[in-house]
Amino acid sequence: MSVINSKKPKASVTLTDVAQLAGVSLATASKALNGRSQVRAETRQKVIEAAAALSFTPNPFAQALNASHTGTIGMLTSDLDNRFVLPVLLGAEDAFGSGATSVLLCDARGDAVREQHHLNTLLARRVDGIVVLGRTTNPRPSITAGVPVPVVYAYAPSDDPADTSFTPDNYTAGRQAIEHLLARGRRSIALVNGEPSYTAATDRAAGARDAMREAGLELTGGDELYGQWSESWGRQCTETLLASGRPIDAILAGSDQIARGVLEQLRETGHHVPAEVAVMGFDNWDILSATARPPLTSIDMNLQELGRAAARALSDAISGTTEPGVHRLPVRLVPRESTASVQRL
Amino acid sequence: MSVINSKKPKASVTLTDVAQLAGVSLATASKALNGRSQVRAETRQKVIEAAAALSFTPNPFAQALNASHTGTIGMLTSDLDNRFVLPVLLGAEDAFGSGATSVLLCDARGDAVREQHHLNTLLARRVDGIVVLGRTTNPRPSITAGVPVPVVYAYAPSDDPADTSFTPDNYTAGRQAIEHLLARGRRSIALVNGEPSYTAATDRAAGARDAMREAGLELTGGDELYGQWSESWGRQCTETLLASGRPIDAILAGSDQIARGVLEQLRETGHHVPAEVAVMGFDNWDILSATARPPLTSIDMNLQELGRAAARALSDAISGTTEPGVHRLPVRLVPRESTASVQRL
DNA sequence: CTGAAAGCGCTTACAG
DNA sequence: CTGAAAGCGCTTACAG
Repeated sequence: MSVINSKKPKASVTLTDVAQLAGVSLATASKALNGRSQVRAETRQKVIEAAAALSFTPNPFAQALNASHTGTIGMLTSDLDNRFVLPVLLGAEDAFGSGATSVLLCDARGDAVREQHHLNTLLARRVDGIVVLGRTTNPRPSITAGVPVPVVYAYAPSDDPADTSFTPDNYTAGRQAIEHLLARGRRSIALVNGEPSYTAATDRAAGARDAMREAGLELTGGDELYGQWSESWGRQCTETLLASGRPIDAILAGSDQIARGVLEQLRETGHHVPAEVAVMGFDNWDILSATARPPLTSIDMNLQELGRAAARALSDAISGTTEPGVHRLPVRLVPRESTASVQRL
Repeated sequence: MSVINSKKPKASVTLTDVAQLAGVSLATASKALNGRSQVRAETRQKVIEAAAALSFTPNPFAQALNASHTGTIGMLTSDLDNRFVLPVLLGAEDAFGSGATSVLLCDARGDAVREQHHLNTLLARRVDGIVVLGRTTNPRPSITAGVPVPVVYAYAPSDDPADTSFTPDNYTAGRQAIEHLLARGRRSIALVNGEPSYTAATDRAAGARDAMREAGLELTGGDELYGQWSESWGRQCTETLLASGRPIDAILAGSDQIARGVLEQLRETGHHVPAEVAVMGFDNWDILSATARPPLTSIDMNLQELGRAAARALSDAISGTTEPGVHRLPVRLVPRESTASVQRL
């Protein structure tokens, strides 16, 4: 039985200790551990063993004092309490965390003053770069001016086209949704959209409208059926559409949440999905889409991949190569039962 | 029109620059800025002004080299992609971020190897302390042994009672739920619970059972109606309960998600909520509870406050005072229409 | 009250 | 290939 404190982590071991144990100078120990070429193989081996024996961990602060970078980046979020932010954050953390970069997290809670404060903190900590994570896909103010390190914007693009931004391709998402419904044989399609102040809503509407036009069709009810991002708006608008008496064989909802309302209203008024009306949403928020009745076809915004792409771009920018502009990342259709092909009766 | 690069953030300004501009020595400049007492007021003022004029920011790495702590803590999450983790993280970030402490974020993605790797990274970066954030309220393995800095566990308590842990008080949550229903005049109450492998489920069941017994009652169907954390389980179990023919005037669901299924089943079988059957859930996940039909009474687990408490405890531990043990934090009942008082017909 | 000097733990020209 | 020395930017006894 060994005592728990067999290795006392008291005063941390220093490179000097390693050099001493290996019987070389401080300088040589440093070179050996850092893979410098001017070290004999045996010497290097001795040093490495000594370091291992002492569980040596170089003091990152001493290292940073000599290095041009710190192996640290800042993640500046506008609103952590937002379900769209989480996957992006996760993707970015994953991309950085698997390398040698650590992530400093700051949440501004939607407050510009706090954002500025956190920005200063990050800069004071000498981060190598910053990911700015917005809460919607609407363009947001650039913070790049005056910041001495690379900045990449994720989810919400910067309003300055000279910045590097990553955002989901909502326009194409709208197109893809319509193309999917058309491929399933639907022709009378309504778009029950979310709030018009969101570019996510307007971009998707534009894509949907264009895809319909190319097929020589128009959206039933037009492309201006804006409301709230809520189930109740989905129910209400569906009710109105049905009452209008116009034929409808598909409803594209602006979000999964709206789609849930659409589905409920259809079920409660005796309309079968998908036989009579196909329904689909956006976001592929599985808690809503996968458990809907029937399970809901949706467009996944690939947010985790977006976070990863932003992280990679920041890494590239830190090492010198940037591709400025707004990068609209591909989305992915996830077909489920709510738009399944059926033998029309 | 001023040029954008009016202040070039090239080589960062150093304390030596400040001292020079103020016309004092390096040592004096340091003391003046750090509020040391042995500095004449005028001198201090001069230095402060010089620092401001140059926008001086002390290099934290040089500071850390002399200090015993780094103003940095590690947040080690098991699974960022978890809706329960987010509020805890947010609360903790808020508590630290408003002070002088920065948060280093690491996500283990449910992998023990990755967790160990990240732990080493955090230690190598000389964090002053660590918050371990679990994905369920089930006890998790302690990592405290061998870690030279304080560790606090949030959401998932450590399995070592000598550690300091914060977790929601699920037992009391169960009691409170029942007491609320009893106060609303309900007597025949069923508990449609989640998965029995979760202490969140079993603890709530224990609290509910005890509260019923104290009122001389038993849960309809017993306290073992375990299933999945899903809407479909809520529907299915409700169907069974109704079919059993036993009188039921309230259903307590193990989560809001289950409660949604319960509500749907009741509505579709023509049972009025709350007039005929009251329904409530746990978690107060607003996307589910507030938008339910009718809006769902639920127990909020106060996760954000839990995160804050954990952060405070870690700060205290870093400055020397700890209160070991599992701290079960209070929860909060949020009454909505689904358990409203009604004139029983 | 002020400043010269040593030191925190490392890296990197520069000699040898 | 190896090591003595200077330096990264700060802080802190220690003299004055």
